[in-house]
Amino acid sequence: MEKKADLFNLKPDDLSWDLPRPTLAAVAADKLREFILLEKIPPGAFISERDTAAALGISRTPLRSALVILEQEGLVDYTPTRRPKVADPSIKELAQNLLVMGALEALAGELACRHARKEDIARVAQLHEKINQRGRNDDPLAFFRADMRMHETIVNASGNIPLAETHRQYNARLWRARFISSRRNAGRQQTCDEHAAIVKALSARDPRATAAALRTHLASAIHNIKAALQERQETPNP
Amino acid sequence: MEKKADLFNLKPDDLSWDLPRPTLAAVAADKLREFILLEKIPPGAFISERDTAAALGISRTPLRSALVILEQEGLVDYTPTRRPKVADPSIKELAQNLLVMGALEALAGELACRHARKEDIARVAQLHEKINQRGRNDDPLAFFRADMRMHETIVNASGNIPLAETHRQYNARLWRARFISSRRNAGRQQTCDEHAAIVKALSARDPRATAAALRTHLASAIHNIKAALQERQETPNP
DNA sequence: TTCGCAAAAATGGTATACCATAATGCCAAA
DNA sequence: TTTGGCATTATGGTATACCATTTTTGCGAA
Repeated sequence: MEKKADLFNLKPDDLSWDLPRPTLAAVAADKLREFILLEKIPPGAFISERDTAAALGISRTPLRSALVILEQEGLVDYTPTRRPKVADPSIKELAQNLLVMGALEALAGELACRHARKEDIARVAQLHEKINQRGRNDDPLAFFRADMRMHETIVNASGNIPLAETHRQYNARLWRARFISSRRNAGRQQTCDEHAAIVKALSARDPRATAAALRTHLASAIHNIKAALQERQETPNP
Repeated sequence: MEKKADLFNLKPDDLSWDLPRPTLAAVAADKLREFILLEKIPPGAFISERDTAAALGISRTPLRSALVILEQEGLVDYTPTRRPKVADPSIKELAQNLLVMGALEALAGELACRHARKEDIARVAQLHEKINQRGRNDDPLAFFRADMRMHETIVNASGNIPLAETHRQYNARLWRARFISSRRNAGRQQTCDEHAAIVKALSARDPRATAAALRTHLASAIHNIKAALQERQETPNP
């Protein structure tokens, strides 16, 4: 079964791990998640169990588990006849997800004000500084990853584990859209300003202000994403 | 393999369905979820793949998929050596989950004020009335289910699909604890009063008041659950 | 009686075979 | 050329066999 072993241009080493090894399903889910987020597998594309398993060098059994995981995360959908495909959320669906994300981050901000250790808040401020410096720099992916990490750090600082986990799921669902939006490079200054407001409120441990700042930030995100995707829709393939 | 076919005292008919049949994994997940919520499988108990699959009359393959689903829902945990067991959240973990639930319901309330149709709000009010009448009635499960349905209706009225889905997951995680709390029958009057406040704010389509009422209601839930579980912890098996 | 350790049993992970059904392609008829 | 339907292919669902590890058991020595 060497049929499509080179699909996705995987080097064999990509699938080697050190002990204690996680299950192949978890590894496959990680790989597929990355492929989906980076659009190496395009939105809406069918995911053939046999071909994909072969491409990853595993059997269908762990691959199917990976698909179940990604379905729960909202990155994979099933047709009525149970054919798995990469999720392709509409702008409306993305907006709905972003509203939930906003509520989650607002709660995280409130909790962080009450429970976060000084170091956690310092780390958030530090990440903000780094992002600010990168403002001049034009590497979109690095800027974006730092942005994501700052949000993730705030949520983790809340000390609420299920909250962090749910936030991670929504992050995965929204990653691609947010990256597209971020790459547009529009509103980067606004992003930094809003981050500054968040850091200020968080440092003052003002729950209401922190929550408000995070909500504002997410509202901007919704706006920017809508603009970016509509722009993109009009220019399908550059 | 007739070894433990009578585990859980399942009649064979319990596992028959009409066309078009969902996957065995989904059916098994539904069954197991119910077993876990009703404590037919006690918290902390190991879930042997072979025995459980045999008990449900299916093979390990769909059973494993079901376990993956329930893991994502937070009803099943895995030991470091990957033995699946029924989750047994601590009071602290339950409180963390309830905080998230509160944020989700508050958001749902706000959105429902803006987007819900008249009929949706009427249905919430109607459910509230029914619950109020049952206040005299002493059937805890019926009272509880009606309570859950009212919350579910509010969330659905928000029109936000991912929000409803995430809320459903948190509901599953918290179901058992809330049922135990509800069964104690304490604070039932307070519950109805808080429901009344929610219905009033929702009927007035006042987002802030609705969100506040829902937050208050969830805060009461946290309080009651803590009391009920601590009480129960002191009296392990009556 | 208790502790340690080795043998035995049980468990989860993975690969694979087979089945029913859905998707696809092809050819004949209009 | 288009269309309808049949044959073929591809696909996902399920069951099962086998393996490496883990867990339990049980025996013997301290």
